[in-house]
Amino acid sequence: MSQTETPTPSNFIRNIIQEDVKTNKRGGRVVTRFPPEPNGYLHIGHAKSICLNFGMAAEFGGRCNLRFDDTNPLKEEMEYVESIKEDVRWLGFDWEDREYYASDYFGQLYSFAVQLIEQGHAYVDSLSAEEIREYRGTLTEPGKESPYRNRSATENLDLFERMRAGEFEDGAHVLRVKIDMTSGNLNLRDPTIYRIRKTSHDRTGDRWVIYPMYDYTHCLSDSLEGITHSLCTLEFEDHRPLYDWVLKTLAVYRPQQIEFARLNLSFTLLSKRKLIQLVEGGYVSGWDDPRMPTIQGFRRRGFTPQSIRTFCDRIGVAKRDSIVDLALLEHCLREDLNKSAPRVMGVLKPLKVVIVNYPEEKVEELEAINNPEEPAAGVRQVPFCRELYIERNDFMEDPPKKFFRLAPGREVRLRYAYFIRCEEVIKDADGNIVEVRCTYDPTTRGGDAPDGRKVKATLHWVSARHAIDAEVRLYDRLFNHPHPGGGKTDYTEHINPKSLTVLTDCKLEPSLASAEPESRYQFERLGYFCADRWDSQPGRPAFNRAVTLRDQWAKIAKKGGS
RNA sequence: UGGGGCGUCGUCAAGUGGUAAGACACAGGAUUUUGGUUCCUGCAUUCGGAGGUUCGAAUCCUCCCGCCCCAGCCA
Repeated sequence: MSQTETPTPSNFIRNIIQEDVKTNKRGGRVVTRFPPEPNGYLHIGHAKSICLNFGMAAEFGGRCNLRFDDTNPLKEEMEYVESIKEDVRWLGFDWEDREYYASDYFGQLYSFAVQLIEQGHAYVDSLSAEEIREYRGTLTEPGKESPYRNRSATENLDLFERMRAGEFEDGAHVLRVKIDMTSGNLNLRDPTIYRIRKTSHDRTGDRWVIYPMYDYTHCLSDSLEGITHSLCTLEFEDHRPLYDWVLKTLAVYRPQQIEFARLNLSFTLLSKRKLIQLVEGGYVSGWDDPRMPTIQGFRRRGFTPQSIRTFCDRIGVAKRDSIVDLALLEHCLREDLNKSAPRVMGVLKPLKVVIVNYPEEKVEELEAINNPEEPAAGVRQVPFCRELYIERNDFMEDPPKKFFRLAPGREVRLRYAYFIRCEEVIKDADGNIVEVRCTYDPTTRGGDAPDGRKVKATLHWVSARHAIDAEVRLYDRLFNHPHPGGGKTDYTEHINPKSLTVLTDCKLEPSLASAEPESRYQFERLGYFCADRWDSQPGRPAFNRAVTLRDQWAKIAKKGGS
């Protein structure tokens, strides 16, 4: 898994862990965890966390647990547990037998709560949710203590036990921890740690009607699992004092929480809420739409696990808010696929070419290299005959200066085949070009002229008689603004209306008839394409464009054109 | 007016008192049967700003400015 290209820069978390290992802190162990809440699909931001947590563990010979943070039965579903596991595995990580659930700790968590009550550190509050909010104060004003704050331990124990027994309705009481209602950190103003929710839980069924909350559950789960470094995102920085307080008060093992900045990507939205809106609003076809920044979306689009891992290594880990350029992700994909993807020829927007001096019935098998970056990939035979298809935009009747593809009177090379010269342009009644007639030079078979003459362009092509038909989906970025929803604009106004173009009339070389779902190819001169995971069938493939090749001509054309 | 963070190239990001790594992007050039790949070259006298300490500061001190997060019985 170690690609050597670029040495990955160090980061503050690695430095901390390195130092801890060196000084034998916590026995020199390294145990991390990836703790998703099973209430949605994983996206590229989660991939950053996954790579970090599993990566640090692997680097220091430690372990990384997969732990589902399933403390809110109202929002969580098993469907998500399965997709999360699939995604983490697909990314290339293995949690072995360490698949944990916060709900597995409910019994222990309850005992710890009883202990807190007995110590006088927790109390049952009977204020309503709204009252609790009022008592909490504001950002600039201190809160005030609940009238129930000084109930006796005995009374609290009794009430808490009855909460658990189901004697009260949702919202009647909560269990809070007694810290400081005047703290400048609102998380310390007697945070709630248990609430009543008469809802059955996917894993614990109806065993519980009270459920522990994040701040209380997460730190204790980390402690129970012997986590050494609990890595989370910046918004939890304010929660760290509470994390530490709970563990210290209970006198249990204390992991170290370290916060890092979450990933933001240009031209992309990564908030769970907005992603849901894109799906529910019908802007995309689902969570695995190839335009979605979900792991499922990238997978379907044709991204490799390796490219995503490389990306996560290169973006680094730091504490400052930042927006990574989408171009970097695309670069990582190209870099990976350039090395590994077999080359094939496919014509997306066909223009018929007739080689007038080529025999009607003749068919030749021409040798083509499968991957110039990987000699071991070998060669294949591609059929050639009198009628071919080339890309519509590889021909121009009246070409601008820097266009050096096919044009009237001009000679170009057909890749691995022959030099051809355009002799005539055939148009329909409306003046549309429907066919180009060319002559070929038989001495240029394979693509080189014995007389040494050069040609400025090499075109991809496909034999009309042998081509297979295919659907190809051209994907572009979902948003046409680097910061969708930035400023006062609603993000839906930044949706790129041209993010998907479906081409149904594509002609591909025959070898592609047997393309396996999820197999990736470079369509020469066009980009990297992936046989759709669900829609592609033998003999009738459907390809998704993962990313285009870098395109000098596109830049030149853009400059000149506008 | 509270608490917690963060400000180094267009975008990420190393750097932790010894004189600004690297990547992407961008711009040139070379090679090329993919206008792909590869290969060269260029791209922060300067680290949010102003003072100060020091032989020496992005790194230490002071003040100022800007940005992000926090008032769920969500995570």
